Amino acid sequence: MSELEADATVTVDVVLFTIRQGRLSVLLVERQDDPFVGCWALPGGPPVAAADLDQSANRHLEEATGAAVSPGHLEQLRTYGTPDRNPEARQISVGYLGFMADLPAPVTAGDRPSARFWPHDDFLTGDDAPELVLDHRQIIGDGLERARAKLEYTTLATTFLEAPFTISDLRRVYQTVWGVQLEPANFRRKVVERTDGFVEPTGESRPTGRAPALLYRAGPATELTPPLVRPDADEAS
Amino acid sequence: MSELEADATVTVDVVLFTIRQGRLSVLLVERQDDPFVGCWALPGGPPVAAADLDQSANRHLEEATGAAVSPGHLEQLRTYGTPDRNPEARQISVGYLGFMADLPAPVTAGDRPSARFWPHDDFLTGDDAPELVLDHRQIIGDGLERARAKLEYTTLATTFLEAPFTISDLRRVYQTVWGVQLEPANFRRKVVERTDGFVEPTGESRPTGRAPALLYRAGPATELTPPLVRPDADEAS
DNA sequence: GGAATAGTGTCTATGAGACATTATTCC
DNA sequence: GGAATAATGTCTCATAGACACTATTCC
Repeated sequence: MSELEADATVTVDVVLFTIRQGRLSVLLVERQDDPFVGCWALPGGPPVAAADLDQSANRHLEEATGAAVSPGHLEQLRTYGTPDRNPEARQISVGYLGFMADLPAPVTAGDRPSARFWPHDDFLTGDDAPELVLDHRQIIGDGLERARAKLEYTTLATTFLEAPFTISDLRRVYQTVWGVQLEPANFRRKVVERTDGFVEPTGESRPTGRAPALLYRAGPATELTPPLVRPDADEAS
Repeated sequence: MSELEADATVTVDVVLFTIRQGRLSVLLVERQDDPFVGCWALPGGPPVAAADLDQSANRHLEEATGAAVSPGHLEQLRTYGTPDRNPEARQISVGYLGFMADLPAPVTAGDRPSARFWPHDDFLTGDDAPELVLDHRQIIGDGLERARAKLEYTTLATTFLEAPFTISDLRRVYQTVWGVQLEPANFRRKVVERTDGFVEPTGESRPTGRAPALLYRAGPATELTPPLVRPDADEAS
């Protein structure tokens, strides 16, 4: 065989989604050094010695935010290795995808002013969209698509929420990630009655400004069979 | 951060499935050199310079079989990077998953006596199961699980067949990969009537020893909505 | 009372699964 | 004729989706 590259540089990069103020948002870090100064990038870095790739992804998240974030779910997304994705050297990036509940305070605290959650729509269409490093915009797009698909056939939507939560909270997670409106009545039935172990009632209820809502926590189920099918997007909020 | 490993060794390894004589089989290569002499391994090797990872996977398949195989489908599976998966050095493997139609002749031809398809059941339970290198048995297991899932919601089962094929041929692909029996009547209806573009009739039919069967080729559809749901495995053949 | 949200009830259309039936071929 | 397979017909049950309705709270 022709020319081989056994010693490419490897990095682990994380797409961490959360929902802030009703908007799907992704954690980015402003580059202070390297090339790309001032550009924004996914949190990440080389594999940590004696740690597997999942652990390395977690470590880089802690590193980037001063341990302010801890994902409720983290999975491998895919690996990016186009020869010219980094013009300087062959670089292979193992992408990760994470979900977490919204934080009470911004991540941008104290000694880490460079990490923040960006609403996802902003850097699709916005004018003040940050400039992203390498193919990180592509990776985020792939992460979003995976997230949307996973909500269909897993119970992972609950990892966007802190327990206890209401069925409406859970429905709003679906609506935000999918960008659609869902019928409250049918959604409730699907989640509560037709899918054992998706959520379990706490017995409490929460005043919501209108009618009080029953509270739930995540159940033991991990898969949704049959799945919760995503309607054709109508791009509602 | 503590210790980082920027220069891990990278390889691309391929799980290539086909169906031979009614059995799901995977392509393996006998190691002639290195450590692991005499062990069997997935075909693969380092990324090819100036080629992306998909192309590298294809190149290693050609290399291993003298261009005898060409997958009808090839996709990235996942990346393996546990620190101790290769005791000699940190090695990160990007796994690929491929499907192809059965070959008329064995792969083991001429100057490549070291590559062959192994029936999958053999190295799960068999006594003459080959010894596999590193975590390749795990990678094959992950590939099988992915393959089973993909048949549910994509049209990729046709990539196990040469056109034209009968609906029974297609059903046997599902039965072999899933390890279950399917109701012929309902399967036919699902494939032919309820999923536009899965298969399209050629107009011909083939004598099968019994009643003649209508012939089809793969259609333009790539996804199955709603999916073809896999029954609980009863481990039939 | 009016508006908004939580939760329940009910109807319809679709499709999966079970199984019967007919047609065709080889023995 | 008998066995095996291809293809079609028919019935039932589960459920997604649409929508009406009641209950509760804040204004």
